[in-house]
Amino acid sequence: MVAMPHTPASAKPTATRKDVARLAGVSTAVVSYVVNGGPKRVSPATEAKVRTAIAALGYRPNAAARALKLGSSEMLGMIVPDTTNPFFVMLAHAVEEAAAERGYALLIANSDASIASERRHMGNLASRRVDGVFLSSVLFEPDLRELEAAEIPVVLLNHSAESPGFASVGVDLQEGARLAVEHLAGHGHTRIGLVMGTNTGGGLDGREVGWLEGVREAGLVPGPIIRAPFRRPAGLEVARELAGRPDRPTALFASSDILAVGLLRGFHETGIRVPEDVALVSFDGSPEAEFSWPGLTTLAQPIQEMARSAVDALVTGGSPSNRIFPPTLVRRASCGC
Amino acid sequence: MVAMPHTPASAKPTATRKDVARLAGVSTAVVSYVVNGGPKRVSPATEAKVRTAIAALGYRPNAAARALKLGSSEMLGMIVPDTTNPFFVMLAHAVEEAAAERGYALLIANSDASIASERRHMGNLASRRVDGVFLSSVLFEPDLRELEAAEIPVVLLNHSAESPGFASVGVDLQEGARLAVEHLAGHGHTRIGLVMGTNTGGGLDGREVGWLEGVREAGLVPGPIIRAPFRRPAGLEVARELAGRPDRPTALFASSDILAVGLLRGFHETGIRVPEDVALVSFDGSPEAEFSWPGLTTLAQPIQEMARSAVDALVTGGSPSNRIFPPTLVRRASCGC
DNA sequence: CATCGAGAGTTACTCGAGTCAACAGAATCT
DNA sequence: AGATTCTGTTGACTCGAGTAACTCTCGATG
Repeated sequence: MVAMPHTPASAKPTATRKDVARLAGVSTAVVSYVVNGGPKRVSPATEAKVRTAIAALGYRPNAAARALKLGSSEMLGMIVPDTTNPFFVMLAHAVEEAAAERGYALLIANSDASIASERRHMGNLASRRVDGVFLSSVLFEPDLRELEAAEIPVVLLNHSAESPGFASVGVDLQEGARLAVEHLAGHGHTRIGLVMGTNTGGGLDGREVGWLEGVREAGLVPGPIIRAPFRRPAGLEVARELAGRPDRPTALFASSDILAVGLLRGFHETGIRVPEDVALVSFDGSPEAEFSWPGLTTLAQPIQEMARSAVDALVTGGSPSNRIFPPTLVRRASCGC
Repeated sequence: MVAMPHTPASAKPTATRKDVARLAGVSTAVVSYVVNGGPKRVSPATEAKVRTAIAALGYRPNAAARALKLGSSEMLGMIVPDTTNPFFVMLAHAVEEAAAERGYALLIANSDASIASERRHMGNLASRRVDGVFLSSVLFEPDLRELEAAEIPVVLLNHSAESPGFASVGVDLQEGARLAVEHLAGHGHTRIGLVMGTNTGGGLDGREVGWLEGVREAGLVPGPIIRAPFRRPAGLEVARELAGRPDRPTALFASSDILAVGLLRGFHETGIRVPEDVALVSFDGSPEAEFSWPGLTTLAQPIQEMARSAVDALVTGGSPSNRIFPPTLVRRASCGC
């Protein structure tokens, strides 16, 4: 350590509004007015002086002071259950972008599908006075006492059930699953199974309902339902198990791309061909579905629109609404197309 | 909208320290002392009274006020260039965990590999007075004026070149690449190509140096170098192009898992078998490498350790150091093992 | 000419929490 | 007993920015 070439000796400890005011020869109030296009008008001449001073000092308003006075941190929080799942990563990214467009920063917290951790993060967000929280809970009926006590608006994101009293944004799981089964039945399959990701919270997943609906509509008898956690290795296990079954279904609907990725891997290992021996349709529309081999036919969620809608729901307030978006079928090779 | 079952009529607008003090019958100072294990001792009896009042009111200290007084937001910022790349997602997740252990929240911003966006985010983080920033820049010599002006410490994360004056944490790209080539040469390959992700910033990537070193050590002539952006579709393009070449190399080192995933997909399409026709080793150690078919032999980065080290570098301060971690070779099927 | 009003600036208070100087009372020492 | 230390508590000031309420100037209107 010889020197600090990047830190000049003149250690100016961050300029404040007062410094700007002094340098520009005006009061602190006008500085605020200039910075915020404030509630009062400022003459062009003084505005110019202030702007020059701001530039000269490299002044930036202190967000903490602003937040204290305004009672708004201009931050939103988001709790995601699983950063291992690319779907949630995409969702978080889309929300971050939509929030940034409205001038909000996003504080992302990972609950790792643990209820304790989810609650801890909610407390943290509450004390940071975020202006709203996007919650992708692992629970069906999340415990929102912390946030309610702090009067922080919440939108349940990726929550497709109607939750009275709360805003929510989700995708039409049931219709998506129905579409998937319809498509597989259209390829001539008669034994269509379901690989269902298990959610911690209990409650019936719409995909299960839609799958059953699709099977019934096609006049078939329901294939087996296999339950497994929402993770790649779980899909792999399922495939291995399925490989040993004599009465293996000829088609599967997987409730998530990552489950399908695991399945694919397992089928490759055991020499079962996709789609020839087993056809596959999954859910989410992540890049992994596109680049796997064979490419996965999947029900893509309109992530950008969902994110935008969720951000709107938070920043514009209004009465809590439940928005459900339709997924769209993306045809690739895994279904036999 | 009939009613708001979750919001009782008694809208208590978030309790402050003063409310707690009043209810407990003490001064506001003791409340602070209790909350922070403050600089002064408090008798057990009063502490109990305060604790009761805190619980009764659901009091939470206002983070904005705290930040204003302390000059520290207890937040760290992180700028990642590409949330499409699972490596950065894992890194961000690991950093978030390590930061949380130290009591810091993480503000994650996505620069989408754009310099303008990177700079905008740095300005934003500066005005939010984060206590430090992890920067995974797309640039070789990032422009840190904003952060320097605000006296915010930075650690260059995923930066393997020595940058005098800055703390940095990275992986030994060169040694990793050398290891990869050594391994491929050990399988008997003599024409070993390089698929190199292009970085916007210019400057020589250590993986290129290590690849060349490995080839030389094995007494071989260097195979072709193919450059492409760090994205899955780019890998796919490269594979298609390679498929048409008569002098195709028998082995490839790809500088990133996502490039290799694209390659794999392209080779499948064109009927080229991996590892029989082309052996493949890649870099990063993401889950996609594990679940692709065939599984990718890859140089796994010690992400947890890197994250921990980066957080330490920020919160403990000290003189800026350059920490380089060794990657480890994970053998799977794509190399021919 | 007196009065009003618009426009430009300034002063001073406020948000909620951290913490220091001051102080009261109890405990210890000489 | 008087002096000294220690313990527990409090009032008051501070951080930086937003803004209501006030002052001052100048021109227009009755």
